[in-house]
Order: sequence, then structure tokens, then C-alpha cells
Amino acid sequence: MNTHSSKPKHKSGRGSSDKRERILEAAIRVFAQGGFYATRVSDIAKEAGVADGTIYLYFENKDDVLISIFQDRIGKLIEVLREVAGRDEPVDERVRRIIELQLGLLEGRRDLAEVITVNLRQSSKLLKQYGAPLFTEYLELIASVIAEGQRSGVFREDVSSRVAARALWGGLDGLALTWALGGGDKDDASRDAALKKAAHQWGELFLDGLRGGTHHA
Amino acid sequence: MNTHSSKPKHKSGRGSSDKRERILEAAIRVFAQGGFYATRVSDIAKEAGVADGTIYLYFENKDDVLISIFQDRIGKLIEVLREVAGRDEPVDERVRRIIELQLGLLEGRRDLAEVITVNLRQSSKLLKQYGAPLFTEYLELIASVIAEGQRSGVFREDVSSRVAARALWGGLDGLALTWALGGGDKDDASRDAALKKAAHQWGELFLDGLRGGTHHA
DNA sequence: CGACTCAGAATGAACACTCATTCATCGAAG
DNA sequence: CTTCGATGAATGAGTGTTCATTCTGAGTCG
Repeated sequence: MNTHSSKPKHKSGRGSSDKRERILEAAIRVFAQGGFYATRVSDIAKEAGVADGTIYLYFENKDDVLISIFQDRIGKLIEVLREVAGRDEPVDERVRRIIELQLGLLEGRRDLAEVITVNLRQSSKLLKQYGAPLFTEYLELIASVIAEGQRSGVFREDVSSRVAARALWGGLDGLALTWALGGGDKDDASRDAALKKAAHQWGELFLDGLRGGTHHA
Repeated sequence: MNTHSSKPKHKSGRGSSDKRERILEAAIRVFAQGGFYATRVSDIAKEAGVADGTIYLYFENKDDVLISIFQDRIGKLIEVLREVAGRDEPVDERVRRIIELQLGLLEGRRDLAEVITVNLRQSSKLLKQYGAPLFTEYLELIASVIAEGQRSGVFREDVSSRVAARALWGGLDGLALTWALGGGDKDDASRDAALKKAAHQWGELFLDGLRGGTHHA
């Protein structure tokens, strides 16, 4: 991995954004299946239905594909989350929506979620440079909702909002990982239902702890 | 990555277990620094102070090094955790100890923790085969403590003990990851102190939620 | 409308490089 | 001296990237 810019490369207007998008989506799929390092550029090309060399008309190199996933996709997540965080709703309702949003990502875009969480852990400086600030922004939005709840007295103040946000995200991510690792004799639908149920339980445990805590009958 | 056994290869008694151990420890360090894929066998050899070919006297191949880390080291963690889980102590005290144990792993052996958590996410079938059952056993021990608390009425029963265990682990892991990603202008000692404080806050939030929940003054 | 031209997109085999692994040779220990 | 461990350059496989060539689509002209 070498230092490079993730500036979009292809400037033509002829269906080019569609092809770039197609390559990105293909990359998400194959990265999620086998990981970044086990994925060849030719795998991405095949999945996208283009020639190997075509990748280089749109991206500088293989790293640039991954970096572009981070920039494009986390950027969009941040927009969605910003809308949810800014709603005029009770804070615990907003936390529940954030959990649903995260769960939706884990469910419907598990490939993207996996690409993000796996590659955030890679110690490459390049990824740190491009992935971490965006992801930190994502977490700060969650923390801002919790902080608002603290100011209004709904949530406890002895736990920092940043700690709570990170633990919330980590808890959900941990559930997704260990569900993926678990005994897989169930079909996808019942696994998703189980994950949804687990996320709901986790959400209520988390909110009770965050209230510090309402007695649960 | 191909199918292979992780059976120890070197049978001589002349300092060989020391060298094998030295290679494993070196591998943990360099894997944690740059990731498995960005680490060359020659990097491990250099870190261990042996020649490249020597690695193959002790391990089948590069994958085998990683698999051996999983088998040796998670095995030991499970022993320690089993002791903690089996103590005659209040269950919430035991959960606190588990958090400390996890935190100790995150602090003192952050390299090992990173190797484990990063590589558990790689979708390689080989790693799933060797890593996931051990790790699942680790999580089940945590869940057994929580289940005991549920049976005795200390902890709520509407949250499955497995969900709680996984979320606990995920929460801590998420804190460690995001602390590592965070603004790094502090020295290691104050970062560790911050992580310790965060883990403590997280532990109390988690326990309150698990009790479902004791009112926090 | 069809033929032609031109510019830019797409192709995929060749190329250059990397690195896991091997093995002939040397060194060390008993 | 013999046996076994250690060495590290050579080997071969794999893959990211390049670039000469072909293809495609839009515009122009008769």
C-alpha cells in the first residue's frame, strides 16, 4: 500500500459514473467475501463485468478502490445518521433508531459493514488516514445524541457520551461478528431474525444501563 | 490459504520449544503492527532473529503460524477465564473481573488481542475452522457467568446470556478499536489510563443494564 | 440514410515485481 | 565423525499494473 490520492480518475460523462459505481459495488461484494488481500483486481473486474485494465480508468490502484468505498459509503451513512440524530424525538427513541439504522446496515449491507469494520482494523497508515476520520465522525454523531440525553437528565452523566457511543457500536458489531461465526445450520432468514432479536435485547439493556437505570419489571 | 494441519513440526529437544515460542511471539508482534497479509515470512524471521527457512522447521507455512497463535494463545486465555468464571464470588464481581481480564489483554497484550480480533473477521475458511470454535468457547464462559446471575435473580432474564456476553465483549473491543483510531497526541500511559477509565464506565453501564437496573445515584 | 472519421473508452496479455517456500550447503552439538 | 539444526539465495507462483490494440459512439458529410 503506497501513498496515493483517491481523486476520481475518470472524467467522461458517457455512462462512466454507472461503471464506477458498478465497480465499487462489485468490490464491496468480493472484499466482503474474501477480504481485501485475498481479492485480486481481476476478481473485482470479473464481478463488475469489465476488463482488468478498466479498473485503472476509474481508480489509481487497488488501494484506491478501498479508499473510495470508505469515502463514498461512510459519507452517505453519515448523512443518514445526521438526519436521525437531528430529529425532534425523545433521545431514547433516537437511540433506538440509531440501533435500527446500524442493524439495517448489518442486515442489508452486511458486506459493506464487514468491509468497513475489517479494514478499519488494518494497521495501514493509508486506511487510517482515510477511514478513521470519517468513522470517528459517525461515532461522534451517536455520541451527540447521548450527550443531549445527558444534558436533559434522561441519561446518566458518569459515563462519557463517547464511551457509550463506542460501546453501543461495538456491542452491535460484536453481535454481528459472533453471529457470523456461530453454528450455521440455520437459513439466512432465521439468522437475520435472531440477529434482530439480539439487537433489540442489546438495545434495551444498553438503554437501561444508560438511564442508570430504570427498573425493569 | 490452503487446507493444512497445524501440527507442530519440529521434534528436536535442543532449545526447539524456545525457538518455536520465540517465532510465535515475534509473529504476534509483527502481525499486530502490519496485519497478517502485509507481513512477510522474512519479517517474522527477522523479528525472531532466525533465517527465513527456519520458520519452516517449526511451522508448515505462513498460515500455520497464525493458526498456532490461535490455538496456543486462546487456549491459555480460556484456562484463565475458566478460573475467573468458576470463582465463588458474586456474579457481578465476576463480570468485573472478566472486564479486567479483557482489559488486561487489551492493554498488556494488545498485539495479541489485535491479531485475534482482526483475523477472526477474515473470511478464510481455515481461520474459521481453527479460530471460531475456540473463541466461541471463550464467549460461552462469559455467558455462563451471566446465566448463573440470571438463575440467582441478580440479572434480568429478558436478555439472553449469550447476547449479553457477546455485547460485553463487543463493547470492550469497540472501545479498544476506537481508542486506537482516536487522536493520538497522548503518550501510551495516559492512553491506557483513558482506556481503563472508559472500560470501567462501560462495565458499570453494562452491569446496570444487566441488572435492569439498579438506580444509579 | 449510410459511410466515414475521430476521440475516447475498453480490453487483456505481457510485464515487472513480490514473496512464500525449497533445498543444497554449512554450522553446531554430542 | 555423524546427525541434526540453521541458513539464505534460488525458484516458481501469483498478481498488480501497463500499454498497444481494438472497439464504440457521436458527429459530420454527401
